Amino acid sequence: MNGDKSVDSEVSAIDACDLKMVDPGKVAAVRRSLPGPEDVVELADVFSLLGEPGRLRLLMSLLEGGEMCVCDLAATTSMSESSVSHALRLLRAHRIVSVSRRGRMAYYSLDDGHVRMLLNLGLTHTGHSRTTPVASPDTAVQGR
Amino acid sequence: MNGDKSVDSEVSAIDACDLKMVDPGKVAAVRRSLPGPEDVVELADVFSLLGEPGRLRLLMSLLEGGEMCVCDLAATTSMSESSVSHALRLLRAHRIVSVSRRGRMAYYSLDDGHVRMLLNLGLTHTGHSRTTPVASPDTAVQGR
DNA sequence: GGTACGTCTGAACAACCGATCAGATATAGA
DNA sequence: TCTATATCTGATCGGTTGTTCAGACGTACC
Repeated sequence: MNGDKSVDSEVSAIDACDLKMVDPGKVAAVRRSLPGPEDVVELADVFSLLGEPGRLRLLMSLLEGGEMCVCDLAATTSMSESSVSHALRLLRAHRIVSVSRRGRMAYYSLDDGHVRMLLNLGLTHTGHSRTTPVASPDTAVQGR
Repeated sequence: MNGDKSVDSEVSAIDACDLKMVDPGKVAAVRRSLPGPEDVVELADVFSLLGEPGRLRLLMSLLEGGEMCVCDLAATTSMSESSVSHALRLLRAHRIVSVSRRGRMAYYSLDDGHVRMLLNLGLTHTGHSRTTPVASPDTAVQGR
């Protein structure tokens, strides 16, 4: 809409449209401090992945159970096995969970330390400060 | 937390449909450890709110800038003022940001310590480990 | 080989969500 | 008062996303 250009290119060339600023200096400083667009999108992707109740229950189950197969995850989270499989594929694509196949079973587990921390932090937010996992010490593996 | 078990029967009430489980005991245990549905949804809402690039840039700007008005936030994040206003309304509804109006300006700032921690944790995830805010003396933990 | 089982996949549909536009509200200043 | 500014709001639209259904794949066991 605004066709003017001719900006003091220092700050940026992308948002020349926005001329109304109260504190240009602060805007420039904060702007410089933000991560690049790709990084922001990538981080938003992670948060977004944790932002759906089904996937979140799935991940919290893995945080608690350590390593679980698809059918047990479905039973635990009250989701259909198909939904679980679709969700796990997404999470796997983003390296948030990893799979280990044994026979015809597929065992999933958390595969990202940062996500684990985000989940724990989130749980403390809801008052659920659980510290001891059901099956494994903390990283999960193990078998029973 | 309670020591005994003896309850294998009431696990099923809701999901009697899912009969295929490999490890019913673990399923029941993990299931018990999960937060209630409302808590899960509430937590998912928070993650979801952080899961959109625009809102995330907005929040990271506030994390960095401390307190900013709508027009400066729009300039900083390269969003339209309308989009910023809509986004801030959502964030305000969830008590993630708070507003303080002075004259015809509206100054927003982060209003949730947990979210602040999630943002910082997320930034370290992208390699951006920034610690000192641009303008505000107090930022890390505090209420206002 | 053939069957049963666990998991994975693609397509289709409905619900949700963010961006935009146009206009409303509210305050400051003349 | 009237005007300009800063922010907020409702409605609409196009793209995204989760769920379901149906079937495919691969493995274990007879």
